[in-house]
Amino acid sequence: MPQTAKSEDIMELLCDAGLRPTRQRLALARQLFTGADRHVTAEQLHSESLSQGNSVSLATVYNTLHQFTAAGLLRELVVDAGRSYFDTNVSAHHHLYFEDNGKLLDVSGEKVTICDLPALPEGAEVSRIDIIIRAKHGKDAS
Amino acid sequence: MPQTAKSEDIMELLCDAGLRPTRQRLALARQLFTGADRHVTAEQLHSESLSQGNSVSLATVYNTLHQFTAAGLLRELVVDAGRSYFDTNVSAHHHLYFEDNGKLLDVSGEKVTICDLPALPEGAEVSRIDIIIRAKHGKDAS
DNA sequence: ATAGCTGCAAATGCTTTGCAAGGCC
DNA sequence: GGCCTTGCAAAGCATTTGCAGCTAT
Repeated sequence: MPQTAKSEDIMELLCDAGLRPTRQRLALARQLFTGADRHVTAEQLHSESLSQGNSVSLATVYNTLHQFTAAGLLRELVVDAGRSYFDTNVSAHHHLYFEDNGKLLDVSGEKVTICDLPALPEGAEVSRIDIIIRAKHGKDAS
Repeated sequence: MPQTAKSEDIMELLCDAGLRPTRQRLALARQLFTGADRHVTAEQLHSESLSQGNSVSLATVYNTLHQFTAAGLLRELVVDAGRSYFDTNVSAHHHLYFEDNGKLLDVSGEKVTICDLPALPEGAEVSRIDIIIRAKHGKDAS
């Protein structure tokens, strides 16, 4: 469900999250939350910003992504050691990851069943379940 | 199923993998494949080696872990951006990860069912499915 | 006015690499 | 002996941090 690109909505999004609607945050939020769901790295978002004429520093992109994540607007996603993706789809779902080109696709959350968990230590609770289906475009299917 | 610690078995393990049984590789393999299954980082394995009197350089530990992984003796495991774990359990199974202390537990592979995958592009094939159940020792269960 | 943001550049942490010396067959 | 390994230190990346200046309320 793509969100609209209306400035007031973006503005509201930030205010509701307790974040000041600064120029940089507005621009980044607009990039992230306009149109279809996205999976981006900090670097991607940064260069995209620059090429759209929004000058932001890479450090600010990192800060902003983490602030958005803390506010529940984004989900951080680890598929590869040494590279973080941020997912604009915050609902329960999983991922299909193509190892050869780094592309990510969403998999709806209902298609997976966890039947039985090992007993958790008392007081412990599951905070989240991440499922990553790794695939190859196998022209060399071994 | 813990492997035995017998030197000849470790030796065979390496030879079968096409790796020369050097002092460093034998020592690291013995640490990894003796006793119960383990989840280690390069850093952990390195300091463990040193404290056992096996001098190995960190670079060699990294190289060796990757060689073992390529040979199918280990599985690389991504739970946290910027830190790789290596799992001595290579069979189909998943993981329970405690976010507060970094501990990992195995979850047997049969307890999870994937009901339906999105259509893969033709020629593509699933290489592996990783499931990480993230938990907290919630004294502050929100 | 003031508390919060931003940008830069330097620092950090994990991992990889280049190259000379050493070890295994 | 020859080729594979090792070790060290330096390089490489992605990410974080410190601090001076700027901005939204």
